[in-house]
Amino acid sequence: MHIDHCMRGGRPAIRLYGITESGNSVLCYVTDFLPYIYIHTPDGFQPHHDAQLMKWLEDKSKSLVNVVNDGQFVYDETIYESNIDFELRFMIDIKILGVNWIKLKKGTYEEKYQHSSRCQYVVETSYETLISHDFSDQWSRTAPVTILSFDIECTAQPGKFPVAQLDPVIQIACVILVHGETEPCANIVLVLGGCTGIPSYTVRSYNTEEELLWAWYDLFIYVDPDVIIGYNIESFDILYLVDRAKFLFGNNSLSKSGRNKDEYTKIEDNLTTNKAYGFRDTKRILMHGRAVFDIYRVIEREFKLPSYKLDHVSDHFLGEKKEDVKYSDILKLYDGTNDDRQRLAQYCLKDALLPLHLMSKLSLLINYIELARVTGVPFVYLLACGQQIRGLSQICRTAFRDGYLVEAIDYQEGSTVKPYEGATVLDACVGYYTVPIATLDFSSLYLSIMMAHNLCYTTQITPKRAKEMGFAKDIDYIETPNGYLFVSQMVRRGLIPTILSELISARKCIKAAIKNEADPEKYKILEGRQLALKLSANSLYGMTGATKRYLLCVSIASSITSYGREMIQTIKEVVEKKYPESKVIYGDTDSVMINFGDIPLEDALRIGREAAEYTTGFFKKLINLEFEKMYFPYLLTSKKRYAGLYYTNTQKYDKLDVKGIQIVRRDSCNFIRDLLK
DNA sequence: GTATCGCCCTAG
DNA sequence: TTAGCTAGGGCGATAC
Repeated sequence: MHIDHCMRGGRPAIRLYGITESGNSVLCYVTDFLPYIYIHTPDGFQPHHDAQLMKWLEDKSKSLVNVVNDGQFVYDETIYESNIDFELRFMIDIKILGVNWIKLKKGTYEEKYQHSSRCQYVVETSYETLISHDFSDQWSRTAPVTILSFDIECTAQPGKFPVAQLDPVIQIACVILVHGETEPCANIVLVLGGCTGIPSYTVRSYNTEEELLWAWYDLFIYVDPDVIIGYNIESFDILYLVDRAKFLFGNNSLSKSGRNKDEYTKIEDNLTTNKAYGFRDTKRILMHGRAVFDIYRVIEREFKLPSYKLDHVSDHFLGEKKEDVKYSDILKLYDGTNDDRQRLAQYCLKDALLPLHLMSKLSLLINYIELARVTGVPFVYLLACGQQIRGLSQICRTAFRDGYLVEAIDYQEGSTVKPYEGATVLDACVGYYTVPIATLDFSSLYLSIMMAHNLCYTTQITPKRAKEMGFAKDIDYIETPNGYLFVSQMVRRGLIPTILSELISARKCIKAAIKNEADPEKYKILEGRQLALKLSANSLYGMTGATKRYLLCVSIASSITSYGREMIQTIKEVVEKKYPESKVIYGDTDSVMINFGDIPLEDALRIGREAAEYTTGFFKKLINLEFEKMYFPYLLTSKKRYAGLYYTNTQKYDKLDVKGIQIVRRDSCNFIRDLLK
């Protein structure tokens, strides 16, 4: 038996491992946090049958716990730091990535940089730290992550009773995955009560809820997870654990499940009304050093599905169903035979496994870690906060690098901003078309407008100032279709165009690298990274028009849309002039649908490509019109509502493309969808 | 009976 | 203590 020192859950711990005389391998930890120890036996052996081992552990742990409790282990910052062996912890720990600007302190900056009295966003700790931080390799590090997936089954329905009065008969299934660690670690199921008859899992039994709760916190020491996942755990499971601990043990005695032993796990109300994600009444769990990553929240955000029940979601993505156990049967099974309890354990286990499978199948964790790296916000912000913080983070990062200060806009409750004009939707020539309909699209229209015309917070100029500077129109500055002035690149390159071109070129590099990547794991990471770069580039336009908080700039947003409106009209005119028999039958924002008449698909394909190339010539550099697809036949029922067979070649259609019609809407019943289809 | 508004959910 | 944008169709509730 070997003994050494290590860190678990950010705390000093003693680790015991080895093979006992009776041939069982064992691994356990003792910390200052809990007097319990954890035993791992890889072959499913039940340690309490090994009297010799148990006695040895009992003696040993008593003396060890005393050692720990006597304070011979001092919490040592350097051990904690050196134990940080992977990137995610940096992401979780706000302090390290230098995004403390979110904690704003007014005035500090003015002392140093008196010329800018308008600046309010200040790096609280150290500006020098932030600007000297090397971001150059920020997108290239990889590291292992420890994940804990869990689920609780409870015999009482949540919501029916106050949580503290729930029937204490619960089961916790914990499936533990450890990547990149050397300790042997398998699946663990904890089941309350005398369920030792379940042979296929490593099972520990607990006679009281109190013991079980201790064991739960013990698990945090044993697994020391970076990420805690589950399905809708934020709205029930974690709250349950914390609330029950409060009820049973008083105050917050057990809520120190984070990595910093001096920080309690906090639960905040997270009531948001958000246009993008709708109304939500959730709790936000702040566990120091660990990220709560609720798969339900992710799926709900990323995918449009008719139902978000775990059963449906896992069937949809994995082709797997839940074990079918009714709520009302749980207690019966629990009180039943060994076989019954085994069924219950399997049900629990499945519910903990499915989120893990979903996460890996959809690359959710990888994609979100990449997004955190690209945008520079802490990992937990991605689920807890909206899109603005990501854009703001990118702007601040580049701004500090390039020597700008970011201005704050005071947000007044109830203040209304006049909405600005958006995109043009061309009138739809409603009908059923049995001829090929070609579609021309601008690729990322709003981004290319911002780059091509150098639109940015840092480049707008008043007519008065332009005159004072002796600037010449169309050389030193341009006037947008709705009358705002922006200086040209020669005068000053805008911050947003800089960010955009950096993101786009980074994405190009990664897309090139993906082609040569043979390792499937690395492939997934690169894929997630390029997706993150695309997403974060696309969110910058929304920032400029966001009427609530941070960096509203209607002049930029409305200039972008005004250019867009002008451009869609230009395409329509150019195409109809160049091809007199053609007619633009519909168009929305950045696309036009063209009827070239009754010609074969090959001809439509050729003419479409030609038209895209020809029309692109009418626009500034960086703006590309693409010929992507044809519809044949095409059914246009109104603005934003159409369907058609989608062709990208002349042989076979790719899919049936349906937009806006009841078939794709989730507020009608299945019968209507099926019938219309 | 008609106009208007709020709500939902989509297109881009 | 927190929230990307506008355009648009369709439907039920309400006002007149």
